[in-house]
Amino acid sequence: MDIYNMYFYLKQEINNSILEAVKLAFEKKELKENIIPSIEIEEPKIALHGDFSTNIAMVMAKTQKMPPKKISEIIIKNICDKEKKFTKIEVAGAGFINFFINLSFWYPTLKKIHDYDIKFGSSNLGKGKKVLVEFVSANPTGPIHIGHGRGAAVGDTIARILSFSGYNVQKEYYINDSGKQINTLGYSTLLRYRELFGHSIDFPQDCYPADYIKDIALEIKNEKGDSLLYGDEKENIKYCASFSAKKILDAIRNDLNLFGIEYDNWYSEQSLYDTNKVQTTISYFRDKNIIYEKEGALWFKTSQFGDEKDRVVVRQNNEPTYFASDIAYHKDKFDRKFDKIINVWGADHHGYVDRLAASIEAAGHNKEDFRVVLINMVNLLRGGIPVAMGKRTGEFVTLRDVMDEVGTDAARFIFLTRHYESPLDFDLEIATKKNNDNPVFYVQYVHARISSILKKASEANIVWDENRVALLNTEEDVKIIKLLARFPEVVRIAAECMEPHRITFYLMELASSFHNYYNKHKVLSEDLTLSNTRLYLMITIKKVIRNGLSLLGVSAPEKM
RNA sequence: GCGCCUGUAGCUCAGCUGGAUAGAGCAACGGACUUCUAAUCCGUAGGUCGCACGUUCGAGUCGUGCCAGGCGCGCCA
Repeated sequence: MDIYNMYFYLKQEINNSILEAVKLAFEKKELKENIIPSIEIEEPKIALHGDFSTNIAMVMAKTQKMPPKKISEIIIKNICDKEKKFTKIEVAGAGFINFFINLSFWYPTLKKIHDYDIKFGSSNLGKGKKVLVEFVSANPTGPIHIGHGRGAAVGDTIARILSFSGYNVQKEYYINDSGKQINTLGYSTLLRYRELFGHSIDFPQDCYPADYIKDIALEIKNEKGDSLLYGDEKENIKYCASFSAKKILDAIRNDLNLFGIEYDNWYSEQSLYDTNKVQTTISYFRDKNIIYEKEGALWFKTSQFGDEKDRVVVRQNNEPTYFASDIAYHKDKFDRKFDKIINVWGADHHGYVDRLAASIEAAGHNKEDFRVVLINMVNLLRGGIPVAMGKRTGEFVTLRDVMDEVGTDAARFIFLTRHYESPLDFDLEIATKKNNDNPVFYVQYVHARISSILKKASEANIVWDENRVALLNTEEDVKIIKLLARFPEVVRIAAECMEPHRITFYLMELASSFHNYYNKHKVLSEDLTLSNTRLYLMITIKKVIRNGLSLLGVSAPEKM
């Protein structure tokens, strides 16, 4: 499956060894029944318990009517280890079998890291399946704020991880450029525009009050003079709406670019109407009796597909709801031949998931191929004190503000330090700190420190050597090599679960091991052979740190 | 009222499909720079995994019921 994943490989190998041992024991009548439960190969938390362990004996105890420890002993006796993979296999605790892997199976990882370089950790797990990741998709009615930033970081990183894992990934932004709010945007702008001509205006509560609307109004004034004071108001609102939306969307695109995000598609909601896809979709479901008429409105039978009740798609006044275009949009995603659809949403939209999933199932698609990742809220703090935010007043902290203050690396990294379902405290003060409080510096510092060693080595004409890896035999060496070997497995699990924070935590652990190593062992020393070999190790650490940071969209600096 | 999420050390959080003695960082205390970057490291201390039952060889993890906090329950988007 994977290009190179020693952990995954060894788990499979151990699994096979055990199955064969059980079979053998059964043939020798040492075990009663040839019933093999689904066994698990685990990685013990404590190094004392070996590299891998299995619980098979505990699971088999009942059917075998034998104490687990005895079963373990029988299995161990029958394990055949031609390749000398194991230095020790032992029974421990309640009946666990612990496997200790020969170091000679870990060392080749270093060469693989060198050879695969920027590809190390990648795999063909996804087998080229087409995946669409839609994220942010904020309404073009104002700049994106810090909450969108978290969704952006998570969505983009999921896309990167899946792409690295052999999926064919496209990133998409859905533009809500249709409907009531966009009209409200236009009206808000027109009011501000009139204000510029000294008209006294009565600014309604549901309009957007923020200053950027005034700026846009001024731009319109500069371009169109006073012409929008006259003529058909509806037309004028429409003009203002599309002008404003375009301006705001440009700003959003710009902010996201600064944040390290490039989309493959920007998909317009209005285009679904312009190309009749909404109408076609409605007729499609009407023909199938999934959309029906009641009380003058059109309803979708979402309740038949797991939603709590049916939902309106076309109102009594003939206006389609937001849901109508969303059904068409998601049908279109599958029509575009995507195998997997991933939506990254704010957790406040979770109530909407069931009905959309229902529409997807109704269209004949597998619910499993549709996944909504719900991102929890961000609490913005400064020195532990909440920063006041309120959409009503228009005073919310934008992503741009945060990037300007803490930088994109820190922002992206911090957004990825929590499971996305957990609320996140984002402290601006900590994000700019340059110590252990701030994990991004802690990890980047590894890259900088190693770069510095390499520079020094190069100046002293010390080169790396890959032929004496057995010299890397201290406790710290072994720990770090195993950790490096784990990287592909971490990526695999992160891809399977779509959980970017696993990469983040892995990097912090690797960084910690490195800093520990650095303080304990001198890389460049009197012992030239050892220096050459340790240099080799340093290069591999540097590459893995870089690959990991790159998955997060965070830079790996040569010096800090 | 119903649904979803969260609850783990003083604080902020990890803990993949149930596994052995529940882990980090910060804060506290005590140490380490004539040394490849001290933006670092080492050590000490710190726990009723919200509560209670249940499932089983075994539960932070699964189930049920409570408690607390957040969010959502429109012919809004």
